[in-house]
Amino acid sequence: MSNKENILSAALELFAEQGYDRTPTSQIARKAGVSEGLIFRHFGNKAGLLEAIIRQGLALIAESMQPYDDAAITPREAIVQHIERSFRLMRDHETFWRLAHKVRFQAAVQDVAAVQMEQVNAFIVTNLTENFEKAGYPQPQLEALLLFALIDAITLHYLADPSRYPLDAMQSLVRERYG
Amino acid sequence: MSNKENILSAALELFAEQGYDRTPTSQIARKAGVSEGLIFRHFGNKAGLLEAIIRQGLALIAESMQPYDDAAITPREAIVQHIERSFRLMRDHETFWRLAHKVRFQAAVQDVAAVQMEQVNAFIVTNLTENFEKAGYPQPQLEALLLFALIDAITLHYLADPSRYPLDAMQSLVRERYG
DNA sequence: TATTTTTGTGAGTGATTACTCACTTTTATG
DNA sequence: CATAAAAGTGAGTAATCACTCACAAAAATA
Repeated sequence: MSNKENILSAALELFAEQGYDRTPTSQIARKAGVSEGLIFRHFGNKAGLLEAIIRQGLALIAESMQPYDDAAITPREAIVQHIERSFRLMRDHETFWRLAHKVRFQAAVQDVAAVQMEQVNAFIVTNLTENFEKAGYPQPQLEALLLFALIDAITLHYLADPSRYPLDAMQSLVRERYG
Repeated sequence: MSNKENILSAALELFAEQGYDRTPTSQIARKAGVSEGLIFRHFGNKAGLLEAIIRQGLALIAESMQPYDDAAITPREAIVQHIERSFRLMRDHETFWRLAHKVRFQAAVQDVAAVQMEQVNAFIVTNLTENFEKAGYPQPQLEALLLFALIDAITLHYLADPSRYPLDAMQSLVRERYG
């Protein structure tokens, strides 16, 4: 791993644990095993570092959320597919989600990263809307928002206390409701 | 309004807008029209001020969430009642919710306020579980968690962009689903 | 009225922290 | 090999900010 990558992963963990504002760049540098100056050489400023992390995470999500252009899949299957994928992402990228949710309401991110986040969300909702429509739901747009909100909230509550939250059971329940 | 109240309401607004970490006590004092020292005289430290605000907000919520001990109401009605009340709270205390969600993931609140928040949540979920059970749902605990999460997320998404979010329509949709 | 308690002030302080910069080392390139 | 470019360092800096404290005014109490 390059120093740049070391910085990114150290910052991801620290931001996720402590929050952006409560994590000094000095601590990131220490954890990454580099000098503090290097952070600014690579990312310009602290916000730039955060942006790079979010960009990286969003790319992962966007990738794993690509819809099949396979016409063989039914809209209902596509919806269930989306649910399964969401829960998988939740489990596989816990640290990133923790960071994302921590940072979500902070003014600091009113930059490119926030815009990108919005775009990914809009893309997902649009996709869901289409599928709900094809599946014959009377209010596909609202249904899409509802499911999106539901998954979002489950992520939130799961992250708040991963060891005690009944994630598997919730996944089944949601799957059944839309399957 | 006393100076103490002035401080509380100024801080509520500023914390909700800018976040706790990004709001200097000097700014709160200026907005409240008092000296900075007075904040510390009344609340000990900045965290104490936050705690007082949250305590205040939670009292409001807890009050408005008191269950009827009226046995005349059916469990299904009680659930719908809860939904209606939640949406009402959302609209009536937008600023507090914005603060609460901003602060939710910050380590700073690992104090009495966080514990109280947990208690209110647990109380709500327990109540819902009971009603889902009486209403004959096979997995009342999970159903309660699901509805709780759903409302939580709708609040979140509504707060993110109040003017564009279809809150009324969502309320209807949720009400219908459980009515 | 005299005295104690509460409320209020604001200049000052020490600690923290994001960022700079002059410089060195390493890597790439002609 | 020579030179340029990129990567890396760490001491230093200016700004911010939570909090203190000596003191004053107001309010409560006796």
